[in-house]
Amino acid sequence: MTQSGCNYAAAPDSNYGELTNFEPSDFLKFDEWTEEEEEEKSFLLCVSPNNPVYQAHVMGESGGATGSHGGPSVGGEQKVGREKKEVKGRVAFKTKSEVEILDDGFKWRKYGKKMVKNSPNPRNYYRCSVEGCPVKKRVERDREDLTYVITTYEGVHNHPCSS
DNA sequence: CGGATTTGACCAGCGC
DNA sequence: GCGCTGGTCAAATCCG
Repeated sequence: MTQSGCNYAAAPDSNYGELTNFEPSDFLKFDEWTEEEEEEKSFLLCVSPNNPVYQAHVMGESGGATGSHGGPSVGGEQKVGREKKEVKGRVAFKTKSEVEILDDGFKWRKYGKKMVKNSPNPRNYYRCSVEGCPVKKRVERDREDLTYVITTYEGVHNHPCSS
């Protein structure tokens, strides 16, 4: 597949310990998420022996967002309530990482930074730097555990991995 | 010098 | 209608 090797939150080097590429089969459904109290959402928890710290939060029918999480049947229940603004291909990862810039195989250009209400940490906004690619991502630190970074991808890449 | 980042301003949506 | 909040724009600045 085109996205192979372009896993979200995949880490290229030792910055993130042994975090490396992972497969859809590394995820199990996980439904605890303390950040979003008002909504019931589905999560994927990476259970790979190598990557015990990944959590992925699927907020839409993100068909091609990652091209990787097609396995588990998630993303169904949260459609109710937010349907009007539901964005296809939105996936959030909660990643244990020292740094916020996770090399996922795509090239990103920062276009904004904002302090958000429920977090002491700023949220950063990135856009895929490939012309015509509509994918955006938001990156912010976990409010309660600064060792985690929450990365939200929105959209589907219309090009192969740029790295 | 060109591309990426920074940062304040601006805008739209939502709740009161 | 107004204020708050999140998201984006764009000019200035930085860096390779």
